[in-house]
Amino acid sequence: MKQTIEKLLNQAIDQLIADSMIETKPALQITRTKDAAHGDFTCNVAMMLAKQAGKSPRDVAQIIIDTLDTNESIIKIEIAGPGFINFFLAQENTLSIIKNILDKGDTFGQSDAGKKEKIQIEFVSANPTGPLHVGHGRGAAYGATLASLMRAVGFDVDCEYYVNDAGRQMNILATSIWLRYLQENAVDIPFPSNGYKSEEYIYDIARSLKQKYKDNFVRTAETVMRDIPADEAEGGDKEIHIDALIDRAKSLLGNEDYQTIFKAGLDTIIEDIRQDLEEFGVHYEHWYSEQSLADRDLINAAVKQLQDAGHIYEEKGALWFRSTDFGDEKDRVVIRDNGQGTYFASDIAYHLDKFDRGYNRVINIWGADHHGYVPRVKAALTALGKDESKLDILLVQFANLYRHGERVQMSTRSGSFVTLRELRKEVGTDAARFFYVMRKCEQHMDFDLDLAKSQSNDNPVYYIQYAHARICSVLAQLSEKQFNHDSENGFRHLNLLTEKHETDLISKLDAYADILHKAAFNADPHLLVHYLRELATLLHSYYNAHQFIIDDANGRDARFNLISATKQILNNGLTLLGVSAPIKM
RNA sequence: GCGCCCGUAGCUCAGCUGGAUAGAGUACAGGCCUCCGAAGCCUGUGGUCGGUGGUUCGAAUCCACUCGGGCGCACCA
Repeated sequence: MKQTIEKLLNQAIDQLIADSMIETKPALQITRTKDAAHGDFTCNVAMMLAKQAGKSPRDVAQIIIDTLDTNESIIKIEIAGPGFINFFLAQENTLSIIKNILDKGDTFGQSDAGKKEKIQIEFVSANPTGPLHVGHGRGAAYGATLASLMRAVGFDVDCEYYVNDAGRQMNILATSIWLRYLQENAVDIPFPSNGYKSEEYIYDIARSLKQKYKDNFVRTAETVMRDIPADEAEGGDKEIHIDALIDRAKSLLGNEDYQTIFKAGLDTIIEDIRQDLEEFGVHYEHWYSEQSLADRDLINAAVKQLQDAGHIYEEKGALWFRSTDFGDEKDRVVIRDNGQGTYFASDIAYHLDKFDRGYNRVINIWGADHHGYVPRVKAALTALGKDESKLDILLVQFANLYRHGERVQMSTRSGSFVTLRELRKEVGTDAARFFYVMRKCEQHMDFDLDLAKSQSNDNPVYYIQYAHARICSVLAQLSEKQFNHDSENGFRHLNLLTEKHETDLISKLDAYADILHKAAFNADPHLLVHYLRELATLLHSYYNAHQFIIDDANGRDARFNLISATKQILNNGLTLLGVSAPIKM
């Protein structure tokens, strides 16, 4: 319908140009009206043309209307306000949406606008050093929802988790596990202040190692601690202390045993994260190992490629990438003076590989604290001859946690954090998924745990689910009262749906596909959330104002078609958000 | 100091590729169940859209400056 209006307007404006009243044609903006009193669609073109036409906007609007061809679907055209041209459509036009929804069912709203373009979305990618906490939950919910939305509009989406299984943190983890293992084997040994100290899962992993490998990895406290620099608690440096312990663990255990412990930690935690996310309705096509980049020599290859292109120089024993040539604020080290690659070097190789794997577009969802990292990754891709505009880095702001009115500090290392699993258990997966995508991603979010837990019934998710359950309930009542729902008869009598509540609901249903499209293309799941809330509101109001189970079969069937269509849209929308659409609650 | 994000109703937030009287939830005040689920509905109170200047027929929306708040500026990951 929008296309029809656009076509008509274009013809009219071409005519005005032919009449040399105006010279240039502006981009037409035809939008759905917010207020039904303004008709169904509106266009502001008259105001845009007023100046070059040398007439008032309303006069221009009148000329355009006079020039417009007639169309049987348009029953009225009005000039309103400063010069809006409002289009009123024939009722049959909007009523057709009901049949359309019921015919298409679960697939209603879907489109092929994405043209099967191959997209990768990488998100969460938290270090595998512990369970996910609530901060990761926002990225998880946002990424998974975005993937659903994009698939619904026809993109071919893969979700990926980048597993940071290389680097110092992982060594600290492995060493922490080993030390707890020693303690489990009655070795009296101090625990580093900088290690994974109070985490329960470290003990669990240590205990299962003991069960499986008995005392194979036991060394005396003396051997372990000999000549180790003092920890912070004894006036030393905690970083030097723990690095020395890592080296000691490697040398005393030998590579194979050290790797056994390392792997035990990594695998246990990754499996825990994977399961946690699955339960949260977040599924990945790929779990991509950082270590595998080194194993396949891709990091060196990437650095070499940069080097060959002349973007690398040596200084103070390290290799630097001249990222300032590509807009970064300073150059970055890729190979340290000790010969080891930096995390950034891995990331260059990783992103290069994403493109080499054939994705047309790559989306990274990062925590906002990584925003300073964006220019250097884009710089590297440009330097490597890739089109950096095909990499979208979406920054998700933090969800600040509040408990008893106070900010909860979240740190894996300090051991005081709320896990995603705990949150799911307390507020439920539906509410958690919904809550996280209610706000647009660049909005800072305050997450009051007490409110989420104690008043979870106030969560808007229940309001929407209730609308769905309510319709299901009415449908059930219908058969209990020995009525049938004859939808064909309903379609024949949709013109009985003339109440304000009904026309409002119908035009809201009509807007669903547009909202879905916009939410997917703008990466704004919250648009869908707000839409569903508005739809639920209209349904609840309608329910309170009118009876659905009425004696007049024609009106009854028509109303049941309408609420069935509403139920379908509620279901489709909630499903995309990863939230259930319950029949009963 | 430099950079990114955010300042809209008491609180939590929509609206931001410029459009018609700035919206919702919550809180507060009142009303609605012999009738399909009251986890609901209806009515009302509540705003210098942080501030100043600019662009425009038109600015919460764009631009500049400015004041608040958050985050980041490693040979850590």
